[in-house]
Amino acid sequence: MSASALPYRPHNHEACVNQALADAREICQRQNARLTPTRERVLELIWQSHKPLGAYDVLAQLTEDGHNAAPPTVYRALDFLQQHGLVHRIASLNAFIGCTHAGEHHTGMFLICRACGNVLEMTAPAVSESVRQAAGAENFKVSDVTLEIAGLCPSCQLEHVDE
Amino acid sequence: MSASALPYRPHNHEACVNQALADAREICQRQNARLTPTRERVLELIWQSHKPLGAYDVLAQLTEDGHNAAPPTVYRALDFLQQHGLVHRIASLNAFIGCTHAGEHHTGMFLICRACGNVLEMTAPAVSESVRQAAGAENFKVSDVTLEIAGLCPSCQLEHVDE
DNA sequence: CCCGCAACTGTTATAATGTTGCAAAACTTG
DNA sequence: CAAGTTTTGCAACATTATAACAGTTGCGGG
Repeated sequence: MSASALPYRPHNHEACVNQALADAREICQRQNARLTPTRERVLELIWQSHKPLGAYDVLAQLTEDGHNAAPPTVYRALDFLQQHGLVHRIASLNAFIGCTHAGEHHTGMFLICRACGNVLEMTAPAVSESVRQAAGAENFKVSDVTLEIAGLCPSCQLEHVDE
Repeated sequence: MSASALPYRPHNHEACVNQALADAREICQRQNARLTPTRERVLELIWQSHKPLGAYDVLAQLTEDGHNAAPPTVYRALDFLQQHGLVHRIASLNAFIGCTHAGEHHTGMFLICRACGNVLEMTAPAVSESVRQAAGAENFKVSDVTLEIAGLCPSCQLEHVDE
């Protein structure tokens, strides 16, 4: 791979969002799940940057929309989106980010830049495999893997030579 | 390895705790860090089971002791203990657990049993290495890895055949 | 068509987790 | 012991998440 990953360079992000929304609609249809206006709007908000968004940030945006929303509205939408693999929760940040591999079976791994806040989701079969093996060595039956890596993204390394 | 790991079988846990406290005292001395009574007591409480303890659980225990403590007392003690590698925070649980590799340089990986709540910390060089490689492929500079695996421990698999 | 069920939403209140800021006390060092 | 640093006590507050219950909507079967 020579080009840097998406979050780290300029791109037409509106197109990303639209693609994600279109994908989401299709996935929900296939799964007989209802992507209601609120849910779709929350997904759109989450997708609007490559930085994860807190539940209360989403709430604030909804309020700006004129939507008279309370926390449960947001959490319920987020639960739904998570369940259908459309967003991920980043446990170390208490925040949510759009899934860039929606539809595909995957084990996410997140590269979280401490300087710019961008998060890159990547799948790494080799990692998943070694995790599976290590857990297996303890006869542990894996059901969910939380793998979040904090550090500096390529762009920010240039500016933060001292860290 | 044939015997199962410590948390999964009966053992004299008081001895574990005492060992951990002794180690902690030595580590702090070496680092010129002050393991004050409150800090030591918090460490002891955290160590008293193989299940992670929430900050407010610790607070409640301190209160039972007769210690007139407020949240900052606990969080400050926990910060100190984390900084000196004596406890770990489990992000996916908002809870803390005693470090079983204090003193050694290590990247922790946690096996969290959803049935019994026990957590086993393990070091897995192969995992760390594959994570490092995957991140490196994106030119990402790793500083902290959060790796938490939820599932079923060996003992609990026997009872939860249906999951 | 409309009844009834299930899924979704609104609303209020509250729980759980974590932080800020400041003043007092304890320890450390010269 | 005096000055400075670290630690603690304390009150208030900020953030994140859930509970409980009532109302509403969409949808399939009589």
